[in-house]
Amino acid sequence: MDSNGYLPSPVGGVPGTQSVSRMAALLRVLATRNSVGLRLSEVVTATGLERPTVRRLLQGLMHEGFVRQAVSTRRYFLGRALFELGLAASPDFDVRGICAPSLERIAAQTGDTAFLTMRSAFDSVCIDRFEGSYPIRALTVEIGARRALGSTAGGLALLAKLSDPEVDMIVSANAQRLARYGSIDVLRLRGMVKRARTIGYALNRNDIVEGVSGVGITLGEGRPDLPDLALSVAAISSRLDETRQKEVVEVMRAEAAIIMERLSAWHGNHHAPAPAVSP
Amino acid sequence: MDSNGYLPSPVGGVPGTQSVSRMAALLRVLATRNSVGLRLSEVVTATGLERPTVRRLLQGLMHEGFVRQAVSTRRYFLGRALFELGLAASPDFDVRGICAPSLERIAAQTGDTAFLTMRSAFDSVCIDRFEGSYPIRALTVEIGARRALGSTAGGLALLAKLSDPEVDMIVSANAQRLARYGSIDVLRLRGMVKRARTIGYALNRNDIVEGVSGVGITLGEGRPDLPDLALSVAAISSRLDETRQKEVVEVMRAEAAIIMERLSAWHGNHHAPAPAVSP
DNA sequence: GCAGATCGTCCATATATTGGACTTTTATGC
DNA sequence: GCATAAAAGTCCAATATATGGACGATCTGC
Repeated sequence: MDSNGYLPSPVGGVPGTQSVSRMAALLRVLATRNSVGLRLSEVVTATGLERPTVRRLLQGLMHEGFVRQAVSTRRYFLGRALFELGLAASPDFDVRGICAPSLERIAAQTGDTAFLTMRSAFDSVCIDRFEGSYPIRALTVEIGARRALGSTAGGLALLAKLSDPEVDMIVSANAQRLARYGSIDVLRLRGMVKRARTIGYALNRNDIVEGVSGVGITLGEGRPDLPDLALSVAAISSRLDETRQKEVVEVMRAEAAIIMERLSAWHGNHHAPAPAVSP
Repeated sequence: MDSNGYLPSPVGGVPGTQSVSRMAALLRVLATRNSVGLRLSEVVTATGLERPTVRRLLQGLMHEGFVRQAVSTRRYFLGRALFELGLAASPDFDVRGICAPSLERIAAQTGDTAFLTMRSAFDSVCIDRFEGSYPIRALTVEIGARRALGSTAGGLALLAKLSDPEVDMIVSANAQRLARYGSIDVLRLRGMVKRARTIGYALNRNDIVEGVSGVGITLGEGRPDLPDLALSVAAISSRLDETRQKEVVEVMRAEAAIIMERLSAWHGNHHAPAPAVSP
């Protein structure tokens, strides 16, 4: 059966389509590490599906341009068709464009890598990233990469803002995936959420990757019309002692205010009015 | 059965997955007019599938976040999950970011709307768009929108660069879709391809939308490592007589050269300062 | 050049998808 | 405002489609 936290219940959930949910699970898995790609066996274990099934679905997805396979390494990657569809599916207000200047300034002022992160169900997704000038860079998360919510500084900030029942639900749903990250487990993550709430910003110190730390804050308080967003900065741990954490957080807070201003000034020009949607 | 040019052969084609190809067809159809969305019946006729089938697939896709439905109008739209996957699937060199300044200048200098278009199999996809200052705007194609190759100025430029057998194959494969655009048919499109080759740039004058004209050129000659790209400008027909066509084409040619230079200078690392997108 | 792992393929089985027919809701005409 | 038409949504028996165990091919590391 299913050995993993990724696959939505094929039966019992939404009446509809086993294949659609499987296909979506495959694409989400590929999105976790698209720069290096995934081997078939990795996709198999990550989804808990049978190998022939994964292979057949990937073939179909490749035929549609949703997936590519590198001929030499046989690794699988997301395909150009998704880039194209993504253009059409872009949110009507251009979050990425609006935040980009701020992100760039954060990277410039801190010298470290700045991230913009969005919540997507139980995951966080890296929307954009700017690198600072400091020669040693912490680049753990690439643009478009999905992670279990809480396993990055930005994701942790997003998680900490949710209600306790929600946190419990998400964290336990992600338990198996978190376990695979190694150094992080459910209990520890709950502690990190608590700490974030206490100190006012999300912090991880070597919690996910040894030697790498990060701080994050959420964006858009009191704007339920916006998706859940977060800013964060990652650096080697020696560059993020408590004093500097606070400095970096201040930089981010200042930019967050600027972003919120730009967002309100964004009077959704052309493009039809955004439709009210059902989940 | 299938009454349409969109659906890839379910049997006889790639062994694999009927559902994957159907799902892909649905998403492509939604991408044609994502700003207004599509009604269920429109999706049904556009795909040639049965209504319950479409409905069930759309439900599955909605559950995965690939599709949204507006509660009031019941129209279907592409969902945020595709935006997220699109981020991860973005080409490693950031075509859009590289071309954005040029596109902006073209729009500024001509006063009309400038487009960046990419070929995707038998379709063209609008990658980016900048609006000029002229008060009457021709905004037929939105970002992410798919069209049959040749039915926009940019798409026509891309089509004209292909070999004759390829043109024949693509045009006839798109016959039914083209018919639905009304004023354009296979014969006429072949004529437009011929004209584009003769005059050195793609031109349509009221060919697709009455009162709207456009000119386009391809990008990246002799760079088989790049995807097929085109620049184009659309305006009301009164603003595009032969003299002005040539002027506009010259502006585009100059920017095309700049873009090619920036592309060669692109050393795959951090991404260029993001385009200040919203026009 | 061999061993172990990974990748790809085949095909009988049965399960998830299919789509015709029916019901409900929304849009249109008078 | 009511009647009528069209679109959206639902149901379920039939079966075509996906499934996955087992086998063969191919790659990788030593």
